[in-house]
Amino acid sequence: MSSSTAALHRLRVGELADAVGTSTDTIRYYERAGLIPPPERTPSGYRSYDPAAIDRLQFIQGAQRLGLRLSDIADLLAIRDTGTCPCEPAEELLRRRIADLDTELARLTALRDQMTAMADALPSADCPPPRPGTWCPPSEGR
Amino acid sequence: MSSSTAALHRLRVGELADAVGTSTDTIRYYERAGLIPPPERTPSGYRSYDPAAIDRLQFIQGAQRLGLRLSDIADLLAIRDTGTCPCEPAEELLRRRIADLDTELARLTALRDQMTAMADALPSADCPPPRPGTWCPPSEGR
DNA sequence: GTAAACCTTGGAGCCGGGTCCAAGGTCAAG
DNA sequence: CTTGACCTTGGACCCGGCTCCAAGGTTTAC
Repeated sequence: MSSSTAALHRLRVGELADAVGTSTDTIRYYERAGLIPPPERTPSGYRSYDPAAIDRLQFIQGAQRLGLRLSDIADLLAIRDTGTCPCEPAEELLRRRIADLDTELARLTALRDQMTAMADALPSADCPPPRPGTWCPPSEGR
Repeated sequence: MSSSTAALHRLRVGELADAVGTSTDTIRYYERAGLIPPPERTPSGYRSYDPAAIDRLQFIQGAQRLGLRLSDIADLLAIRDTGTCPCEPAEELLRRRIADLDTELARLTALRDQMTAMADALPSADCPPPRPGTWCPPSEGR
């Protein structure tokens, strides 16, 4: 194993951004938000990332697609970084988020039904003269 | 018909807020946002609302519960206020929003499935040593 | 040697839908 | 007359997740 220059090649922030399809601004934002650790710097101050950062970012992106909030993801990463397997807390988080999702799904489904009923009723609803204060949707009451 | 003092009784902003279960701040916000017209003022400058404002606010609340954005609601109200029956544009809006909802529902359902699968897989997934860069969820790739 | 392309920083701005505040005016009850 | 509840204004602030900017330093390509 060659001693120094360990990794295949270190990435600058723009390369990292390109590698995962995001922007340098977003990466800096994640760093500020504590999602990724401050990377090493080149002598001139440039951020210099280990290629493993790609994994970390892809994990963040995956978790984001799963609907986790950045704060949740930060929690998971923090747990992982301590050396504890994050699976248990992750399951906790996931179960909670699934429950949230179910609530949301129920709400949206009800909404959809209502809106469809409304939209169907509209064309036939005989629209009274534009009397202020009256309107077609049977919004409140009966 | 009694000439003046027409309405049963005019409402002050706090009364209006109480009547529909919101805050005076929200009502002022709606006014700024163009959802409700600037009301008459008492000689001392207090807002003085026609009771019809209750209908308008309840309509706004109903439309909001239906998932319309304030800007959409403003459009509807603006159309209505010109004397044109808003049913057609309303149907347009509704159909569009329903399509949006369907998209969102599909997304969330897929998400739910994925998250459930993940959560179910977690407890059995044998967690490898806390090697940085690795993690349980089969997020990317296979 | 010089220009282009990269990097650095901190801070502001954006979306939506409000919420909160301070300083001051007004009104009704006792 | 005083107290307290209400009202006025405009502006700042909040959440989340970025995005954009300006002014300056560095590295790379020709």
